[in-house]
Amino acid sequence: MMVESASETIRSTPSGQNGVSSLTNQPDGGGGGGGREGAASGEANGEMSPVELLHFQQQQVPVSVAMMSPQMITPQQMQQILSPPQLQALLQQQQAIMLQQLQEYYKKQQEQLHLQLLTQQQAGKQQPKEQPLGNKQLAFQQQLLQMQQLQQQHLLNLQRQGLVSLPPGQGTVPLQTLPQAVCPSDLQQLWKEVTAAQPVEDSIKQEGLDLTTNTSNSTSFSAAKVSPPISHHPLPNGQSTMHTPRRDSSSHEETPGSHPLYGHGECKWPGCETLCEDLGQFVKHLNTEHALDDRSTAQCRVQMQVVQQLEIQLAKESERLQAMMAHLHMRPSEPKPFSQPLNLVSSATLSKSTSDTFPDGLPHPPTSATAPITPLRQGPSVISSSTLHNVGPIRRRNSEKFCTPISSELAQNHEFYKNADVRPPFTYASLIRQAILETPDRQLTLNEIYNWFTRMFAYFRRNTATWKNAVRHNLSLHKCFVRVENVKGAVWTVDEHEYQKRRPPKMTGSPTLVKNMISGLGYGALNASYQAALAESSFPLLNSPTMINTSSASGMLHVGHDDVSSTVEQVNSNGSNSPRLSPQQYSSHPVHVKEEPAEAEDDSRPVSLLATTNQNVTIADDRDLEEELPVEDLS
DNA sequence: TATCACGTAAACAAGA
DNA sequence: CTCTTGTTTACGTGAT
Repeated sequence: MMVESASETIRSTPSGQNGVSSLTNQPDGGGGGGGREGAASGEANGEMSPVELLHFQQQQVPVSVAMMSPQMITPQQMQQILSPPQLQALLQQQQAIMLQQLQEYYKKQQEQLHLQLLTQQQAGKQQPKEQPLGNKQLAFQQQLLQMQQLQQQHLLNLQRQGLVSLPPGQGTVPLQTLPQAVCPSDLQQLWKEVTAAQPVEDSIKQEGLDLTTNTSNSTSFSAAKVSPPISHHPLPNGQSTMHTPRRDSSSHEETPGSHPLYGHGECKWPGCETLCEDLGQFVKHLNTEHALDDRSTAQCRVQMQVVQQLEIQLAKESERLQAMMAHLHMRPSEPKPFSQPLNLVSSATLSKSTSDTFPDGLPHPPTSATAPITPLRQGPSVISSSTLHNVGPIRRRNSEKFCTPISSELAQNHEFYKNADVRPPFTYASLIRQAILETPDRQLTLNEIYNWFTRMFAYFRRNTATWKNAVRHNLSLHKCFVRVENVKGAVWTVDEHEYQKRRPPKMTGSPTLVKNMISGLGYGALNASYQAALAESSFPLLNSPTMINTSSASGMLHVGHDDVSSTVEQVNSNGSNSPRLSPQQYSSHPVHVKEEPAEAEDDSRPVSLLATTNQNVTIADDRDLEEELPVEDLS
């Protein structure tokens, strides 16, 4: 829809191999904010149908692309201009800003909802009966809550995927600024106000709720719309009151004459927090410090990429949201054993993660779009928030410890990893295993593994000598990788048993998680979970056709699996692929080695990838990619 | 502090 | 001889 704008403009500039270890790790700050317990507990649907809600959703997101510059600077150049920490901080700031814009978009939606609400209410007031009106209002409230929860999940998903995660140590953007929907108490008050049709706004206005201004007068849109929720002075106990973020954002000094890059007395140019007394000083600062130079252009470049990623993500999530709402609309009268409880479960997870995981005590997302699907999964938010920031050496223990399903994580972020020069938060071993297991025959040559890496991750399109060496090293080192001789050479397979043995025995997840793990290890029946995971993943690059036979609808309803292991075991036990071979059989039995690489469908991908998204290719990578293409059709 | 898992680097060998 | 593939060792780092 709107995602095709910038990709073709991204071109790479050849650059030497950078020091791979120069990148630094960012602390897992755990992006946060915005988490809100959904308290929807009603059952009836109101006059405003989900279709109408969808109508509101179909509006374009006002993601600003104003910073896009025709001058193109490659990420390599950017990295030369900016040090990795700078770059990372810059990215994070950009992402926060983009999230803010998304939040504004949602806020606008909410405002429209409330306007609609008011209209409905006014119409209802003319009706003589009060009781139906109450039902309507309840239904409206229900709709609002659902919508807000969905929006929240969307935003949390972005956050979970690291697009907006902000280590608290960065101190650039406090967590409170992250999306904060209207809390139920606010809604209650709003509804009280609407029902009474009396201006009880004073008390609310003191709270600075946007809802109040929206319901009282729509002319206050502009101020609220421009208001940057970014606060540089996070309250220490932001989680104690749900009003805090709202109050914070609405009390900001946004005047019609303000500048989008100016707020809170600070310059909001990425990476710049220069204090400016007033707008004039800021403009002066802007013209002097952020003039058209390499650095500014590079930062615009980063912004472009951020926008692009967010647009892609937003498009996906919007689609998902609409599908979800459409689905809910199909069965409005049912008690909704899945929709409502899902939110509740998700909320429970949220509160748990809030209290258990995050030291800042702020509401944090339990998970992302997968939250309703895998509500019991713990830790993905942590993992994913660290995902983007693990630019340096892989700290894959995160993923291992929290049992992140690499397949689903990869599925949800594969577009990102494919395009962004970000190191995936998985170990080489897990990546290799994933590559092998994705193939129908569960076997790959070394070169095919290389190709998978370069195809799936922009990060592995450079420093080829380093990571290829690491791949070989891992293949040789880990017993879980079994080399099988073939007529045409050797292929590598995965000894799943060994891989599981290699896993750390201690599970930090929930009991359910551990149980699923155990049952998965014991070849238990986790078909539903597995299929749910696959459906959730909707991994387009799963080139194993036998793996994709799932019902996406069922995926919405199942409690997700928690580990790749169960996935793999299910693949094996499903028997849909072939008679299940134990890992030992794989290694000792004459493996049915594929005669021709089942990469016919892969051939197009690297090409398209090169044509559209590969912007991080270096000279060495060009060589690799050149050799990649012929290799795939001759080997 | 010790241990483990992992990433990185490098030496080396075998084969194409 | 060069390159790829594969093995092995060493070392540093972060987590437990």
